[in-house]
Amino acid sequence: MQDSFTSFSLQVNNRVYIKNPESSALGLKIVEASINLIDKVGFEAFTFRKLGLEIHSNEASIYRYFESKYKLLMYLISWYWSWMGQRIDFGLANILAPEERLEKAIKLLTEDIELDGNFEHINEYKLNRIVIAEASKSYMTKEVDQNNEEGFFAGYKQLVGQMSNIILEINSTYKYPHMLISTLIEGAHHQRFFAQHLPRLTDEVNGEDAVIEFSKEAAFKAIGARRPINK
Amino acid sequence: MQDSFTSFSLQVNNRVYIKNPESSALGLKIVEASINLIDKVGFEAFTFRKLGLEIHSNEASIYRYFESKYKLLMYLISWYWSWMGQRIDFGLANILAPEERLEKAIKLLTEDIELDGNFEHINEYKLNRIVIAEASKSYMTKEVDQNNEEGFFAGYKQLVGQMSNIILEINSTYKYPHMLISTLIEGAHHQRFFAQHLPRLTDEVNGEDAVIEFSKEAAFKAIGARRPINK
DNA sequence: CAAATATAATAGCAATACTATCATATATGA
DNA sequence: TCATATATGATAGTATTGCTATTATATTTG
Repeated sequence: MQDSFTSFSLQVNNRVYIKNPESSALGLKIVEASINLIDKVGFEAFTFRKLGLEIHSNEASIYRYFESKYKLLMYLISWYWSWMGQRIDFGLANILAPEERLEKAIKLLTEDIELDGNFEHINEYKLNRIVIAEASKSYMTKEVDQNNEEGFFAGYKQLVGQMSNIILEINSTYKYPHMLISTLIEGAHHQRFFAQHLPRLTDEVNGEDAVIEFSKEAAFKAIGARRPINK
Repeated sequence: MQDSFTSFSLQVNNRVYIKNPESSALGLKIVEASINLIDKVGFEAFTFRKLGLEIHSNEASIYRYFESKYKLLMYLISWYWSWMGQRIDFGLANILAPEERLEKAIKLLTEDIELDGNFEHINEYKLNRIVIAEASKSYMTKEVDQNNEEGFFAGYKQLVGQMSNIILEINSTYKYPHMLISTLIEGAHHQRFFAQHLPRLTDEVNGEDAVIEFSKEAAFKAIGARRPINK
């Protein structure tokens, strides 16, 4: 059986699903509708039964693709980080200076997300909201260690590793490159959420995207480097 | 009826509970045992039925104190931030220079937590682990806005506000004081979790507590201030 | 066209998140 | 001290959740 039903396809650890959802029309519908439904009702209220109703299919059929709703969430989040990794790879192509690479990558990681037309069944705008609101629920569990062994977080760890390497190119003596990056990525997500719901935990600045600016500035100052000149 | 059964008592928004757990022996036992149980099995697997068994009491009795396990979690987290606020107030008493105040406060906010003998029914060490692992579940919900209106996050917001003020004392032109503080607090929590479970997302440095050092350094560099000289 | 495979329909089960009812302690204050 | 209020306990019940099992019907493929 072919594993690819879509034209463009991203790498997702095959242990998060039972049957690859990209291998069938039903699978694609499951993914597409799950994004809509989780975004709409939140992960706690999301159930396979409701999802089945939504796509005029069957709870039992969905279980043939994903062992549980947690695994489906893992799938979505892994897909997101794989997509983001690719986005950064493309975005950094042809940029050589590590300072510029870092600045551009931070922008890509912390900016508001827009639709990417390459994946018809995935709404990256909504998926970003899901990652912001639900990602910590995918690893803040009693099963982290097991899930980690199975490689569920490989994409995210790889991305953090790549970013750290850029930082070390700029300042090879900086002691906390992974901390800095993971703090800024998760931090930016939280700040987006706070801006919507708990504004006293964040700051708004006229005429700029404060989340991006804060992240860039904090990163360059932390590693003691000068930001590239704006073209 | 007296609302205070304990000698020392911290302010927790009275809308998170139905009946104040500090007002009775059963209430105190509920709080104490819930910390142990959530820490042990995780919040998802935690139920009032199991808690009832644990304390040889009754599910229905627990519901007379807390509307749901989410409200109980809110209670624990609010208590934690109220406790932390007080810890910082004490810790900063007699320190005048804002740079020293900031440095000390960041240490208190990001260091590993030890038992505080003042509250017999609360194990702050375990509670800290719960806050690290479960706090985002208390606000990353579809009910945030409503909960926020009811004042459930007041303690945390107040703490972030106080810290921001210290930052502004040091550098009144810094644009992102709230962002910086909330990012560092949540970031430090995540880093503690990563160190245990996803070490590739963090950094370890011999001979120092890297979470504290990273946080202090990042804060002072971000606001463009020099760290106070070590005594 | 037969055989394999995927999906749908339905049912069922144990656990969860409550609510309700009634009985029995325990505390309080007149 | 006795009546009354209040707190707790015991038990049961309901709707929903998170699954699994079974059997029937499409659909694909060789």
